[in-house]
Amino acid sequence: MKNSRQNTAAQILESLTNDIIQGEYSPRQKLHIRTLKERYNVGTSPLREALSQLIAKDLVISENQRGFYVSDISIEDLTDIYQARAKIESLCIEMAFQKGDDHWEANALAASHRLNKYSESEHIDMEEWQNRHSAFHESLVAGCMSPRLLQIRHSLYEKSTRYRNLWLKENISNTEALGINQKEHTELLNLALNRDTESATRLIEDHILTPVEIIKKSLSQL
Amino acid sequence: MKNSRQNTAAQILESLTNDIIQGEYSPRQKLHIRTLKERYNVGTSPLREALSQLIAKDLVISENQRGFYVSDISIEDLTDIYQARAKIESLCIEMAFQKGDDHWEANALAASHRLNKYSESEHIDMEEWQNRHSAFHESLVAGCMSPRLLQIRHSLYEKSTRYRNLWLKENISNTEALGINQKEHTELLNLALNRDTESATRLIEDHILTPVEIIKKSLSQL
DNA sequence: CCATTTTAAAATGTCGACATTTTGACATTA
DNA sequence: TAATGTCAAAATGTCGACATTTTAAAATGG
Repeated sequence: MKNSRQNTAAQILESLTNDIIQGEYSPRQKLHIRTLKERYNVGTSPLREALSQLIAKDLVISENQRGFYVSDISIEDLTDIYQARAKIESLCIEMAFQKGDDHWEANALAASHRLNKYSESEHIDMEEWQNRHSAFHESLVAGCMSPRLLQIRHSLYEKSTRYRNLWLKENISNTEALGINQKEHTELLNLALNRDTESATRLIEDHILTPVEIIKKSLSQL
Repeated sequence: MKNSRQNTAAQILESLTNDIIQGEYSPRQKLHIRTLKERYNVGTSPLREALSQLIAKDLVISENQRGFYVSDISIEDLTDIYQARAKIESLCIEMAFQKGDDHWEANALAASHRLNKYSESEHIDMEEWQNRHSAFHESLVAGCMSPRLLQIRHSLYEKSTRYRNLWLKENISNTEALGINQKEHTELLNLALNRDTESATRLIEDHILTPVEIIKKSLSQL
């Protein structure tokens, strides 16, 4: 079995991105070249190329001749990211309400249904729930039809996910705290179908900003 | 004289970014490793690391075993970028109007003055004018106090600059077409000082979208 | 005993070489 | 002639080695 279709650098990039976002590495942790080479079984070049891309993504920083480090976190950055995310999501929704067609409505409806059904099921696997959850929100913003905005949104989402996971790691029990707002999702869908931009943008901004205070609290205890 | 303070990869990244944005390389042009190595007098590793970062910046794409290419352009992408840019700039302004303090006002005033004076001067060097022009807009959005939004804004600005330069290359004479809207700048400053969000956001969106049709036209003739 | 200097070990960034893949011209066949 | 197959030249992506710099511990001196 040879190189499936991606080159090594791309594969490492995926793994590394995931590992950083999932909190496998801590903020400010040094990423030793030698260690990473052994861990991912690769040579110097593809590894450094992957790290270079992570620098552009702001997940890694590098100091000349002093190597690579996982990007630091801070409460200021946390709030900045979530606020930016709220505004961007709000913007996407607003545009989606203008441009969204029948297919958009249908997809949103379907995604909402998948999320609702799973939320009511007996045993909830958190990963599956998160998949359906993000799928629902993606279906809504998809209507804005702007690749660049969606890309920006994704990038911010990744960064916020890192914060959320760092918090989850410290509070494994409180996972249901994020699920309390199930009503907001159906409400959001209705506002979408009725094209109530005003209410929807307000709702989505609040919806996104909800976890901030919780995460902020547990983050300040480090 | 040794490595000043940046490593080679970072230097190449700067040069390459600039060369692509300035239109030194055409869209879809192949970037041969060998050629680039000779041109920038570097080895394989730092060059590929720089290219990797450009991939993350969407200025370069790579296909496995087929090398690197300058990102393609299109009218769809042009409009998408400019529209996203208009919305983001508008958002930054809106937030700046809420959070901006005395220093923000003072800096905007100063930047406006520098731009105005130069616009009225006898001989206008286009590069200097663009410096003062972007400095003015930066002074306005700086008040939003959101590093992430400003970063997103910068990234979009870079991408739009590439389109504008590609257009400039074909229309060296029409440079003054961009300068006609001098009144809009002073108007924008006044709206800022009066915190007239409604008018300002509308104005800035139009201001940014103005060149789109012109660029679009000359772009469709390729 | 603390501060500075020395020194050895570890780590980084860069280079050239090599195996693998792609490309494009030429030959072959229907 | 068009389509397919062959093959050499070119290009890519990966690796290990090496020079340079950083790090941290030991040695030196006030």
